[in-house]
Amino acid sequence: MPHHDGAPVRLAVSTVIFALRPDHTGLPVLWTPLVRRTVEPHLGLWALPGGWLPPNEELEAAAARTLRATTGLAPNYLEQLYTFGEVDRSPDARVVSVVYWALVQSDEAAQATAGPNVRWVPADTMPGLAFDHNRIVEYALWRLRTKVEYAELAHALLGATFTLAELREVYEVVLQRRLDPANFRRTMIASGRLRETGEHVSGAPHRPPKLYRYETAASTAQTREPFMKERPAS
Amino acid sequence: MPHHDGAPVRLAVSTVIFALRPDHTGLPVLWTPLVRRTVEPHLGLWALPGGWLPPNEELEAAAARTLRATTGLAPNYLEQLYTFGEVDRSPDARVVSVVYWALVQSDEAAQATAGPNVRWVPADTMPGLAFDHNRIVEYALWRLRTKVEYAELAHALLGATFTLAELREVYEVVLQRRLDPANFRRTMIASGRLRETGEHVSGAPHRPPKLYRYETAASTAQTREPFMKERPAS
DNA sequence: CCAAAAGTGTTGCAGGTACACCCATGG
DNA sequence: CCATGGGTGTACCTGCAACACTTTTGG
Repeated sequence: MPHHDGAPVRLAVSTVIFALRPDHTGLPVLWTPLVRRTVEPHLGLWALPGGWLPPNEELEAAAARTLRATTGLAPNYLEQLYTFGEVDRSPDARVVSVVYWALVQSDEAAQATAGPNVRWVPADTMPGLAFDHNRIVEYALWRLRTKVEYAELAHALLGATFTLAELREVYEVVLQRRLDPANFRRTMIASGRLRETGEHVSGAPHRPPKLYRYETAASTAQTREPFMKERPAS
Repeated sequence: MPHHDGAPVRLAVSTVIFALRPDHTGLPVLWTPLVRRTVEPHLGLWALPGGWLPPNEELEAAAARTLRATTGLAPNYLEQLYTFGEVDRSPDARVVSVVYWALVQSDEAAQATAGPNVRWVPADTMPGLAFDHNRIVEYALWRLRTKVEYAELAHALLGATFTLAELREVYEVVLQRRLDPANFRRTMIASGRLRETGEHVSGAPHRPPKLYRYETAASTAQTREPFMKERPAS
């Protein structure tokens, strides 16, 4: 049991970042960027992007800054996740970490910065991370999957326009189950939050789907998201 | 705009405590205890119970301790609410507050400690509080009302045994609407989480209701957040 | 023409709501 | 025996799962 009676509590900010990218089979899965630690403790291990909280910076601004420093991207979605403060979560000092979670657009994420000290990994095959960061990622995934407002999540992970199949794919990845395309379509249209752009996607070998965008009006904020059941395997 | 470049960030823990107590008309409403500030800043104003985080104390333990110091009660339910860290939320220093929310049993709360520096107020008629504490209480109320697991809330606010009418009363206060007694009964029984004690309440001027207790849930644990620990021992 | 994805129609079931009605007790 | 809350029965209504079906394109 470490004793930190003399030293003050130090405050850090970290961020779990999610983006939708295809895995080796071409199917989209959730990826998250990690950074390699260049100082002790846990030198050389992979960890969540983050840093000490500067006295004059807002918590969320600090999270957005570390996110940009890592991925070069601006978050479409940024929300406080939880504050982790176990006495022994860091070996040397007492460190309390305010953790945020962020979503970035998939098309931008495709050309995200990477380097020897930055690495994107699928969220479900996370390596051993520094500190309690594995637990933090677990919790972020749990929050992502139990989040009620899926519409907002999908919006943040996709670009401005998308097909209903792409939107459904987001739901399927996050919820980890197949959804019936027919019922999904009706549910989404009925929510009133989608608008047709009038355009279609061509070039694909089948019937060209319509493109949609999200309604910008924030007037439909109280609608509850439906609970969808599994589609039987074909 | 305050500048805190030299001074370190300080970390505090506060708690919003809810209990069910009758108001002046006898109807149960949510009450919350406040403490009067005895030091600057905001000397003399009412505020949430809390204090600085000691380097060797867990966050949740610190919340439980301040709760006990204020009300003399042990929390039935204690959960992290949010971390508030705006640069200018405290006039002098940069203070980041990890805020918890707690529920205490109504029958214990009825004989809770009070004094010149402790005051219980109905949660919907909160006076002007120190710092950003009014906003914090607002947020705690929102979380209480949008919480999915009402069963756990009701369990925490009531004692070990209760009638279905008492349980319904909790739901009505939290949800802020009347519920059909007949349907409420069926829904609760169907949930499988209630057990009859075999006892009845007598003395009331009508048909004596049955007493129930909550199932000691071992099978209903999967909805719980992954890493959440059991509530602290008093 | 064929394969496959886009998109439509329809039915049945589950869960919730409304409300009529019987039961038990103190005054 | 009456008023009132405890407790049961039941019909209706809404929303979604299931799945059959039609439409539209590229090859």
